[in-house]
Amino acid sequence: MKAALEELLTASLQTLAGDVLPDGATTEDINLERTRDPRHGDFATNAAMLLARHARMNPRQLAEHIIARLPESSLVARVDIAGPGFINFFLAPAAYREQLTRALAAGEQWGHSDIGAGQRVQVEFVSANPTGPLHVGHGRGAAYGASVANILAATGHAVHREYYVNDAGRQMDILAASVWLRYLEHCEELIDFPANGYRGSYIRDIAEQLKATHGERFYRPADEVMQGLPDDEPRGGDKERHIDALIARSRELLGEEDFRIILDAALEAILADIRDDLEEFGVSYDEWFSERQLVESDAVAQTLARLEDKGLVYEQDGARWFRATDFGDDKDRVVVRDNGVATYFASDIAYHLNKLERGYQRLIDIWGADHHGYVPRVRAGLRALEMPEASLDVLLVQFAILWRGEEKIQMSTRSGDFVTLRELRHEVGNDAARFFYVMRSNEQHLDFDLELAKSRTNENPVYYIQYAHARIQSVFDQLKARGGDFDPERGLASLSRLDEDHEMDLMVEISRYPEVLEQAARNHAPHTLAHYLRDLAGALHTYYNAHTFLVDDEALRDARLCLCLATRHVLRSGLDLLGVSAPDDM
RNA sequence: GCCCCGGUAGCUCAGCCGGAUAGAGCAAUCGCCUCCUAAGCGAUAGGUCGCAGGUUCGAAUCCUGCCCGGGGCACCA
Repeated sequence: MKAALEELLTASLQTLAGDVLPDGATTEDINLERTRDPRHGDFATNAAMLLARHARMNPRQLAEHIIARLPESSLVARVDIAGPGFINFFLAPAAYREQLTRALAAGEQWGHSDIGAGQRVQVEFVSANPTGPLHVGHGRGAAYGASVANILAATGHAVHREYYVNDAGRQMDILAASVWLRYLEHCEELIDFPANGYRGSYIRDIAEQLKATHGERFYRPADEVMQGLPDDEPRGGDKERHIDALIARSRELLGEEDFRIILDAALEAILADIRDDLEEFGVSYDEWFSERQLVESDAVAQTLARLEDKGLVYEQDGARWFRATDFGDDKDRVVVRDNGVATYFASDIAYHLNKLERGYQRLIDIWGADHHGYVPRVRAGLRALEMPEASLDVLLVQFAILWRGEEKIQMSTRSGDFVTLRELRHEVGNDAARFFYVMRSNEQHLDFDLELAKSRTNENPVYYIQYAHARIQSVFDQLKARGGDFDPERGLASLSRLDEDHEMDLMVEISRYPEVLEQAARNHAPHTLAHYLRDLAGALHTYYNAHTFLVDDEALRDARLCLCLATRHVLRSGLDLLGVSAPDDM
């Protein structure tokens, strides 16, 4: 609908070019928008005000010319000039009826578009380290990323959803060591658990499982394990040095093979848990990309070699540093530590390079806001390798703060004392969780109130929208119960009977849906879709209360049911994109 | 100190690629179920858009400075 009006406007401006307007008059800032105030019509454009200077006439005068050259269209009932030079379009009611007809024909595809046709987009999100269960912060990234990906797919982009599994590197070694120590505890050995180890109870579970499968195979006396290690932090030592030494000792005592068995057992258990969790949350991936494979395929080494060849790496204090400052970063960054181990940053450059080599036009990384300092260095890496860094969008998700009514829930990842995503889902349900997570802009801190999310009251926006959907279903059920029969053909033929204000309002909302999806896709902003669905549900509830749908006049009744049906399609489609269910009854 | 996000109604937030009289939900007050689900609807009230400059025909929106809140500045991930 909007596109059709834009065509009219463009056509008019083209006939004016070289006549009233100079040939090269720029038109990029011209916009055509829905009006806020119905007295300004349905759509308005600022074209005359922006082009007035080029035309060397005042905006209202130019507006006259633009209107005079607008092609004839059945969509438009009237065009006015208002205020400082706005051109206001008043649409014909028939235009909205036509949109409704199209919406019904499209069903749940209504609103989908092909604006992203030909674009391959890779969306990487969550990518939490497989060192423990997902917590509520990851949940927001999951809900946001999944919704963004869904919306991009609905607007015609070829979307590839990917989870980057950090299954290589030091954190994995720490994980394996943590599990092993708990295993030894399970064998009745007394161990001072390292300050830097993973302390969560899930580590004990994995250790117990290991004992059940492998028995005493990995048993070593505690003295042998701990003897001669540098002091840990509680004893005044350095916790990093302590854990590194502990890892080395573990490898030595167990041998590479057994160490790897423990590491893999832990990795597989945790990864399986993460997959299940996300799957239950309605979040699925096309690919789980393994960092370990990236390392083992030599891609990291090759990437580093490319940087070395360009002379962008130097040695200092025993480490290898990438000249990130040459490419816009604040500091140079270590790519190989003094112990010879490549940093995660080195893998990350290789990973992004790999993504681009796979042929995506656009990469979207969704990260927690606490990683924002990481953005310049990844961009620096891409720029150094002469890759088009503009093709990378990093979308940051701010923290979610949990509340139970008035009480703020404190969390600390270090101590393993955090609320998991699974606990949250079980408490408030998947629908409320998905909706609450994306209800606010990703750039806003999110206050997530568990009490509110659980409440079955009018304070809870999720139920408000779902209820609108269930109500429509209930109307159709009611019709059937009364022995009536909905005839869509008759309804479509009678759309002109829909002349009540509430009906027009609802038709306007339905006609907006394609624009809402387009905007949500362009801005990576699922919250705009959430707000729209609330508005749409509101228009339905208002209409429902003002008029009876199941009237004796069958033509009018079926026309109204057509309107309800289209509304239901949009509600279902929109909720689906947000990963929220659309129940038939509540 | 430097970087990122935020500061809009009592509360939580939209609006921010400049547009017309700044919106919504909740909370508050007053109404609406013999009628398709009251998890609903209607009405009323509520604002120096953090502060100060600047750009513009026009600024909540863009620029600069400052104030307040949150986060980040590792040979951690």
